[in-house]
Amino acid sequence: MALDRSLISSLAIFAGLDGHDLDAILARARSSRFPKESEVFGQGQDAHSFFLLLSGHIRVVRTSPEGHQVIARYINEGELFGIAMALGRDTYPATAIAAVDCVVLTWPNSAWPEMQTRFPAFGASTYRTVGSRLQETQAQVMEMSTQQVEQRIANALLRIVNQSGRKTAEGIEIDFPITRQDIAEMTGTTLHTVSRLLSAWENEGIVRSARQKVIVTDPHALLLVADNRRRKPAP
Amino acid sequence: MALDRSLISSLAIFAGLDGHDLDAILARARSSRFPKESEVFGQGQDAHSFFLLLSGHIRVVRTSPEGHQVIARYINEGELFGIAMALGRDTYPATAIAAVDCVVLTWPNSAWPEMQTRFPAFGASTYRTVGSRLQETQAQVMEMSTQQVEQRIANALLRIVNQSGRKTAEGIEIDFPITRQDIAEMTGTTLHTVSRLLSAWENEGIVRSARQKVIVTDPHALLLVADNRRRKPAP
DNA sequence: AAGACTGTTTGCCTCGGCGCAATCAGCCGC
DNA sequence: GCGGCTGATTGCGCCGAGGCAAACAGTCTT
Repeated sequence: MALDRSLISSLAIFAGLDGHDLDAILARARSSRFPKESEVFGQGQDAHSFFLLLSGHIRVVRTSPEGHQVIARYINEGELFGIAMALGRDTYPATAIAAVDCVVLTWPNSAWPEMQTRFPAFGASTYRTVGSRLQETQAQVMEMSTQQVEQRIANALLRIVNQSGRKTAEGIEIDFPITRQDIAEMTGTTLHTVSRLLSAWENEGIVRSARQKVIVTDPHALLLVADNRRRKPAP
Repeated sequence: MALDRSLISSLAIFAGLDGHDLDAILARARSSRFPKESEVFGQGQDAHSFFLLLSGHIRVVRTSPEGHQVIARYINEGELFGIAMALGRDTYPATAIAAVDCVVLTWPNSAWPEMQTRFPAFGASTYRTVGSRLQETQAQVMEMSTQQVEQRIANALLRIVNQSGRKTAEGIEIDFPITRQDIAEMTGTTLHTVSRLLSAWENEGIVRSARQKVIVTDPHALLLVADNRRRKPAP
């Protein structure tokens, strides 16, 4: 079954390609659905394909030899992921899990070299993707080296909310389910500490949270926390 | 003055290019010397050029708004650096400082697109460079999230020694000057903690160290420390 | 050779954040 | 509607590692 070019025509990755190019690209792709919490690919598996997230949210998790988990990033709609080829790897360096029901386009790795050479705009765009992820990751190292846990968590929340926030009556809500444990794994801390901080912030009126849900009600105040520029309320 | 192609002919980055190509590449380059502790480029400056380290060692440092410094990486001989173009940036995201006297090739950014398109092997190689730095940086995040300071410092030392070690009678020596403060800035800790650990390791016979100098005398033992697989000696 | 400077060591104290454990609260399946 | 499960909260104790401070030791300058 052919895929319609309207699926991808508006994505930044494919900017500058005409309808004919888009059809050629889609001809090699397969569209599939991944239910919530299912695995798109696993760390260490042979990297046979690369992916584009059409809808939903994907969690990218790395597991250490000792079994510790770290969330490397969340993938948003329209982003490429599992591009092991771009990193010169033949296995996936992390596991990708659907945070909600997802729709994903899949290309076999054999399509990669052709797409790179035949569509320079696509090549440049994947280049930029890897480059910006490097920058984000370096910024994260910086954060972990110099900031305290409270600021790191505030920054992480702000980043998620900016990328995947949804406006509601109460504030900006993260539009996929996220647990305290998840936030802990993004910031290199424990779910206990995250829980304590979210509770404290809830008392201050900065966030509202519930099971697997976080709403930032006062983004400005959260920015102050992130910059360590507010006086702490009495305990 | 023309540069001889022998300067770069043996580098992996330019593998697969013939003598004529190398000459064309060198025609646009300028060679210059940077004395120890001098700055090749500074964080935030307009990225007008990119660089290749011919000899010496370069420290890449990021400074936070609050003034905290973090060492992102050390550049070894034969590596590209300051490739802001590859990250889609127009300013340098970090400062590069010569750790020892260095010889550096410099190209204006205007040469970048041409080199990318005219020498596909060069393009692929820069791609790999960015990709592998992303992987290293992600591994570092993982480390900082899951490991204790002692293991992180052991890992950092092992990495430096593998990349820039020089065999001596006593063991493997880091072949550029490195302070406790530097090691602290690589691992997100303080010079005090680094100093204490190095002293402890020296007592155990794992390392020998002096001012701005570290020699790993027992790499295997250091590996055990890195994996947290040794019983701690009595204090 | 004297002095200044930079880098290193070490003791002491403090405290942020982790580990543990018990309890609670939604949500799901039956 | 009733368990059972997963996720969230919170109190308590502890300890790894940072902050501070003082003393010390190479190295470079003049």
